Amino acid sequence: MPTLSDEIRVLFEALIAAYGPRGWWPLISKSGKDGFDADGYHPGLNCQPDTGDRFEIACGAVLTQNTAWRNAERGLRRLHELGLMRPEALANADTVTIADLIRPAGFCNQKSECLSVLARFFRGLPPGAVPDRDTLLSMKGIGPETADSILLFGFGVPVFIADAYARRTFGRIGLIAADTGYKECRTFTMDGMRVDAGTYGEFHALIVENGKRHCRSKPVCDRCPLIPFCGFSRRFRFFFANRGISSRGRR
DNA sequence: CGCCAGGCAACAC
DNA sequence: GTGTTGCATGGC
Repeated sequence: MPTLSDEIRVLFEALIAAYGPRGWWPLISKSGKDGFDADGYHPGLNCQPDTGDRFEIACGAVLTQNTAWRNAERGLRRLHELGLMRPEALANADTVTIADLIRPAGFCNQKSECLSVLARFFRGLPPGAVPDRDTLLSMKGIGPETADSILLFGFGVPVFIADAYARRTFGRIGLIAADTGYKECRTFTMDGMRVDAGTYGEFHALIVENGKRHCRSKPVCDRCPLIPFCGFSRRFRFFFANRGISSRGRR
């Protein structure tokens, strides 16, 4: 008897077939070096946390909150150019200076405070330690998605990032209700997957890729690789029915 | 011009 | 607990 995981696995396979490995998390400080492309992506490399990269990943996770990655990246590059992409350095910078540097990423006053707190946190983090999720959530400016992004891509903790693209995509397909919140979507997906960090990272990256190309706020369904499964779940169920697989077991 | 982008927190009820 | 609003900037 197939379960939810079969449905999610089909989506994952359709996405990986369409786009291939994405190579997240992008590291602009490594762009152009060691197999990283100009934008900092490294196809085939997912969720392989390196101590020196964790802080940049955390900063990027904050800067991209409700912001296009293009603009978050500008902030990251400016921090990197001034040698501030290290906890010890950024912890000593004042928030006004940081705010000015990350201005292109938007919400610069709130995000500069958050980056400053993050810098001090990472500076004091013992080598090999993995942050507690609740500790991350207790920091102003770090919510569930940012915490999960840091844990997954920075520390290899296997969690699913139920971001706006994931909720929108799953909602349109019909896997979850349209108004499902972060926590419920996260639980729903992890209950059905139970995979390692690399796979969760790849899935998230693929969902974002498809979200940017097709499952936008205003959907661009033409040539979307998920069309066979989409349409308020009807075609999705039909697909499984044709394969002799029941779609029961969801929820 | 208006809407959107890989959220979050503070506040109202 | 849920619903609403401000937060800033750049691309289209």
